[in-house]
Amino acid sequence: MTSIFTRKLELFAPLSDSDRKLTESVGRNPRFFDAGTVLIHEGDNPEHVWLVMEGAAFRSKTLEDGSRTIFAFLLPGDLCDSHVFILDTMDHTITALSDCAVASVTRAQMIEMMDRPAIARAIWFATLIDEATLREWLVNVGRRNAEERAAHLLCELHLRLASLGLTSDGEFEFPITQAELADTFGISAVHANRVLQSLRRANLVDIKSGSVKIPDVRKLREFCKFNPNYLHLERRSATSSIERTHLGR
Amino acid sequence: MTSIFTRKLELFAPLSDSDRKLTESVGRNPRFFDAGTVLIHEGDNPEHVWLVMEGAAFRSKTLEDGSRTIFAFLLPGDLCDSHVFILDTMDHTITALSDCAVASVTRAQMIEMMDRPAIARAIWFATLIDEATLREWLVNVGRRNAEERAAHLLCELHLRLASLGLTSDGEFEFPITQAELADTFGISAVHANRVLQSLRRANLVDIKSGSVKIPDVRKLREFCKFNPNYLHLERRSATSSIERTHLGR
DNA sequence: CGTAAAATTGATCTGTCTCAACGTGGGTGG
DNA sequence: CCACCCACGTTGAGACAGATCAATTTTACG
Repeated sequence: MTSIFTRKLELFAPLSDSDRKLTESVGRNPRFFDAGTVLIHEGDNPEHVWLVMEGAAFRSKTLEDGSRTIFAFLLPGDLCDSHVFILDTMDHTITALSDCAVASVTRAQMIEMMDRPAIARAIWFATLIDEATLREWLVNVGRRNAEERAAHLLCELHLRLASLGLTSDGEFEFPITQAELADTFGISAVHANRVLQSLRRANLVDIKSGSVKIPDVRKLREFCKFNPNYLHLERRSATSSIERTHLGR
Repeated sequence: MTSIFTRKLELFAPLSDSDRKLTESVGRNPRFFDAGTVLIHEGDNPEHVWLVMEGAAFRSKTLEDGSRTIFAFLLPGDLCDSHVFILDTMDHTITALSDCAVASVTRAQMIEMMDRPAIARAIWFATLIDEATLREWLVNVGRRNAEERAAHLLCELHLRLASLGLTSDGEFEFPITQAELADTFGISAVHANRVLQSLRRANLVDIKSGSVKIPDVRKLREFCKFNPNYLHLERRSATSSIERTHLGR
């Protein structure tokens, strides 16, 4: 029985038994938060790092005029800011997307992990993928139309969750609001609604009541020209015994 | 006489004399490339890291339909991919924006630098800022109109270059094409042209023949609600003796 | 059951795109 | 040293994706 955190790290580097003992201990005794709870606020200087164990969270920034941009989803196994200790303050906010279980990792634990080459390597790998994802999102918002953006995000989430064993075929739990999707795609909530309807009509994806259904993953990927390179995940996937983890509430 | 690389690192951490000796040696004997030369191509697995010493480069990705997205500018002192050794392949392309001088840093040199706490800290700091910049660009493209995007980018470049002593008041060299700006803002080249005209008419900025003039930096920042937090640069700046470095050709 | 949040619909307006043409300046070869 | 050329910038007109505003319906939860 391995935790989702260990499982995620093992996608990127093989861990020794003693490595694994450490990564297992880190995720124990999470705290539980309701959807919408702010985990870290812009301007904070947190004394620990959050680790998502169940559910999901997102990074965002809100402008003076009230418009919000979401620029990352944090899924089970994701560290919120592995290196926040280097910068002085958070420049964005992290909020619980769903009800979720989040472990707090102390500075000492982070240092202990970074002292082990395999764990450190896996954490860096994950960090680099986060950055690559950010670049891909910029392409998404800058150069794809709203329907392709939506399709692309869902392809990405599907692949990320599948690599952790959190999908069954083209289906996965992801309790997200249309307004939140709009802030992810850089469009209005009304338009997000119409876009989702259009994708549903084309039988490409169906999002309802917190779960996403993709009837034909290959077709959806073709539709938005999804190239999974940037996730550096394709041939990997969780093969270890799967501890059921929820994204819903 | 300190090199631009040393100067940039010293924005983030004080270096000892022996640290400085190392960072100075790394930037010596750069190679020279013409504007438009591809430094690293998507799919490559480079055996070294580029370090920009003079001029500028940019990261980009081109989609199947030919549309391109630029998601970072690499200025003097910037390492192109400090940690490319961890990932297997490049997921984007780096191209010379102007004629430029670029030093190649070997894996061994990178390891030597990362073994020194102060240098390592400064490099991580710079990397984190790059990531924060990416997030801000996502806000830019997703939630600001084209004029604000342009203004915001110019505020950012101005601050980054000023921190290195590469501006004189509101003026700096930056040889960029309107088509390249368009690919940075996620708009068409035609619209980029009209946007720049409008900013010029409003006396906010003037870009011409490779140099940018900002008559009133405060006014431009106000116009696009520029909040420099994310660059973690505000109170720092190059105070050491300034070795003239060119961005133009 | 009642209520608030979320989803849906319709109508109108606007920023930005596309296409197509034309101007301009600096570098190159004859 | 001039003429040409080509990349870059500029302009105009028409089309369209997506925004905005304003209801209305549906869903989830106390």
